[in-house]
Amino acid sequence: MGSKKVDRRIKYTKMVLRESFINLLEKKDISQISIKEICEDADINRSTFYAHYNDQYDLIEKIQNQLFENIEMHLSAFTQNDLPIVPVDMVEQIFECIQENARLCKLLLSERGDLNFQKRVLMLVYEKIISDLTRGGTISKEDAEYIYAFTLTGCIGAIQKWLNDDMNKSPRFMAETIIRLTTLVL
Amino acid sequence: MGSKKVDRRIKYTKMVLRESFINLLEKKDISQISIKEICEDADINRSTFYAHYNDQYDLIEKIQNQLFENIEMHLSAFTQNDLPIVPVDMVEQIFECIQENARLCKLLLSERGDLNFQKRVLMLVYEKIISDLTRGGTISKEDAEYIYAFTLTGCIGAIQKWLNDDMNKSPRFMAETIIRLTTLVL
DNA sequence: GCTGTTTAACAACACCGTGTTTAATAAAAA
DNA sequence: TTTTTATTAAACACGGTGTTGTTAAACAGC
Repeated sequence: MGSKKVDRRIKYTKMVLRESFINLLEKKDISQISIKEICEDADINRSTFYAHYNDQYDLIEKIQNQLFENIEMHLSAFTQNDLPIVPVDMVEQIFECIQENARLCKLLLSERGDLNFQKRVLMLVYEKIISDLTRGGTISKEDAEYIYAFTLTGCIGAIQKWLNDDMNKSPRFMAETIIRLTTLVL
Repeated sequence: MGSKKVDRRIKYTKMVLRESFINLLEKKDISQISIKEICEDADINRSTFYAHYNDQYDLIEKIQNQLFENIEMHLSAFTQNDLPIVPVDMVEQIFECIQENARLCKLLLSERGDLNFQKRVLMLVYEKIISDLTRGGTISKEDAEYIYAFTLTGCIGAIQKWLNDDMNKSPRFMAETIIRLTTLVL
């Protein structure tokens, strides 16, 4: 099952490269991090880096892939027992996965984060939560702060969609929609 | 009023640099765009670029500043007549401003977009809409698509906040909060 | 409009990171 | 042990970077 045929040297190289890269990402933007810098920090030859990755962006993508594979594994193990899937539990699972990879997730989602990662998280959330929640129901209590976070980025999502649709709705319609959704939540 | 003391050469230089840069941004990611490339496209000496900007990221920030100043001007002109501010109208104004700068906004908010810009739009939306909407009320009709866009990015906002708060709430609480907000809107 | 002064744009320069290739070495796998 | 293969060091051409002093154009005063 587990492909244990991976050379130990490769394991080590990838490990230290990822570690050094993540350390650097906590200090500065990815665009300011040179491959030379990563290799020096990891004490790995630059040629070896190129044997595994094309550049920093390829490396960060591989790291993201690994993270998502990890999360998918957790979730599939959760849904494998044929019990009825309780949405709340499923979401809880996702948050637990995020918590387990807190350092990396925080890095990829924060200010200097990665828009590509945001999109992938968005897709994950969509697949695992939203699509299974086609039922209505009143949600009860909350911390006001989280509703704000929810509402704020929700507005941005609507604006993005509006632009992607080449603004085939009027500003008026959009304004009303945004106001509606906002007040609905608050 | 207008500071017309700006050298015509500077005006031209900045204009063509911004134009070339935006053209390139429509083709590839900012990280793949070299300063040399921008200058060749604009037919401007590289040294001249450095006289005005530090790098590509400085340039995009200046472009964003200009955009936001533009939007702020529109909005202040809108609120200057001491009529009561109708939130819907205000939001409509914002969307009209976005529409006027559609090309640039779409660029900065799309896949290859800028997280920094997202944050600034978020702040603008917060200041102009959310903070003025501390009243409740049922919002009526809608296009389902926009609610989805709103909900999806809203979840991401909650996750980001959760990570920024060092996850001082339990995964369970977060799961319940997300579910609550989601079903509330749907 | 013509002047001298200011300053923006320019060309040339040294520097550094990149990506690739070579042969040599060391370590893992069979 | 033998075979296979990953890592390494060194060298390479290439291209983008950021700064230098020089040239040319816009500005202010008359």
